[in-house]
Amino acid sequence: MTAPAPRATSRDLRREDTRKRIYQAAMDVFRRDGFSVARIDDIAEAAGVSHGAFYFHFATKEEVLAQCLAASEIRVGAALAELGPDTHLEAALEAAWTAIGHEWQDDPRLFPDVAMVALRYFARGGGGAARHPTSAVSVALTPFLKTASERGELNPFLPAEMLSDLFLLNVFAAMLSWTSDASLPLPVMLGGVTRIFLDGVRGGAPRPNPLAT
Amino acid sequence: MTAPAPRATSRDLRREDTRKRIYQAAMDVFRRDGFSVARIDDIAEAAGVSHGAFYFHFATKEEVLAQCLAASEIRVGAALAELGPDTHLEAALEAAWTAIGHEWQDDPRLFPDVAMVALRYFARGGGGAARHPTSAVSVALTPFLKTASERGELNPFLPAEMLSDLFLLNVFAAMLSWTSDASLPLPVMLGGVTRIFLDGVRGGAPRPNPLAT
DNA sequence: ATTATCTATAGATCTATAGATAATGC
DNA sequence: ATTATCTATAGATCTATAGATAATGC
Repeated sequence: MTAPAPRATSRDLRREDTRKRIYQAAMDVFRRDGFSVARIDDIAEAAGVSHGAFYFHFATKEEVLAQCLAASEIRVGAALAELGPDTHLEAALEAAWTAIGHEWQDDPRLFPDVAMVALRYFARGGGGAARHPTSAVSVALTPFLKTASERGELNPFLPAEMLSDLFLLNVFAAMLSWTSDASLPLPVMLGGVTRIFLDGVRGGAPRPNPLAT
Repeated sequence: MTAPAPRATSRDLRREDTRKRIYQAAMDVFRRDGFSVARIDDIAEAAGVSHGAFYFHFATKEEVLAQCLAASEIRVGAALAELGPDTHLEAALEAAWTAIGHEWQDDPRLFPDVAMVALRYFARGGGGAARHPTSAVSVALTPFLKTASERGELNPFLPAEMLSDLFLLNVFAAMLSWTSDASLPLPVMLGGVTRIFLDGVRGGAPRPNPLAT
C-alpha cells in the first residue's frame, strides 16, 4: 500500500513552500477580514502568488479551513493516544475537551466557520462501505467508549461508534455557544456538556452504580 | 409595538404572490439539483421573474432555506404550545423530536443544508442585551426545562436556557447522522439522543451541588 | 520529451444598483 | 408626486482551463 520511496525533489520542496505560504496567508486574511468576507485575490496577493496558484493547491476557501481543522484534530488525537488503554472514559473525555478547548480558545472569531466545515464533512460521513473518513479525534475516542460499553457501563440506546461523534458535536456546540456568549467560562461549558453526556450515556435514573471499582 | 392597521393593498398581494412563487421555485430547484449547485438564474427562470427579482425578495440563497426552517419551527412550536404547562419534560421532549422528525424525514437530501443554516444562525446568537433571536422551538421548550429545573429535577451544570439549544442540537445531529447513514430508523436515533440527553440533565451519580443556590 | 507547478485569461455566477413601471396616497 | 416592485445591466468574485516555465527522469 505504501509507495516505494517518494524521495523529496527540489520541486516537491518548492511546492510545499508555496502551499504553506498560501495556507498561512489565507489564515491571516481569515482572521483579519472574517472567513466569509475574505477574498481569494487578497490571499494570493499576501502569499505573493497568482490567483490561480491558490486553486492549484486548494479546491476552495473552505478546504483551507478543513486542513486547519484536520491538523488540529491530529494534535488532539496524538494527545489522546498517549492515554493508556485502561484510562477511564471520564478521564478520556476530559482530556479530549481540554485539548480541543486549548486548540480554539484563542480563535473565537474563526471557530464558527471551522464548526461549519466540520459539520459539512460530518454530514458527508456516509455509512455502508465507505465508512466515515471521520475526524481523528472521533477515531481516537471510540476505543474508550467501546471499552466502557463492553464493561456494561453504558446504556444500549445508541451504538458506541455513534457516541464519539455525538460527544464531539456536543463539545463543538458548547464552544460555538461560548464564542457568541462568553458569560460562562469555556471550561465550565465544556465540562458541563461532558458531564451531561457522560451521565446520559451511563444510563438513567435508577441504576446499579458501575463505578463501584 | 404592533403597527396601526397594515391594510393589504393590491401591491402587497402581488408582492406576496411573486415571493411565494420564487420561494417554491427555489425549493423545487434545491431538491432537484442540490442546494449548493442550484443557481439563482434557474430559480428565477422557474419562477418566471428576472434574476434581480430573486434578490429583491431574498438576500441570498441561504435565506430561502432559513425561511423554510423558520416556517417549520413555527409549526413545531405550535404543536408544543398545545401541551399543558404541567406536561412532564420527558413528554415535551418526545413531542418535540417527533414533530421535528416528521418535518424533515421526507427531505433527507435537503436536511444537511438546513442544518448548516441553522448552525449559522445559532452561531450568531450573541448573548448580552441582544438575546438570541433563537428558534421558536427552543423558546417553546425552555419553559418545560425551567419547570423541571425549579422542581430540582435537573442537575445544575448548565443553565436551563442553554439546555433547550443543546437538546435541539443533539436532535439535529441525530437527524444529520441519519441522513448519511440510515442503518438505524430515525425514531430510534432521535429517541436515543433524547434518552441520553434526558438522563444526562437529570443528573448522574450522587454528588454535591456546586452551585448550591 | 515529459510532467508538475504556476500564470494569464476566459467564462460563469453572484452582488450591487440605476432606471422603468405601475400602484399608492394625498 | 412619491414610493414599491421589479428589470436590465455593470461590476466583483469565483471557477475552469489553455499555455508558459522549469524541474525531472530516461
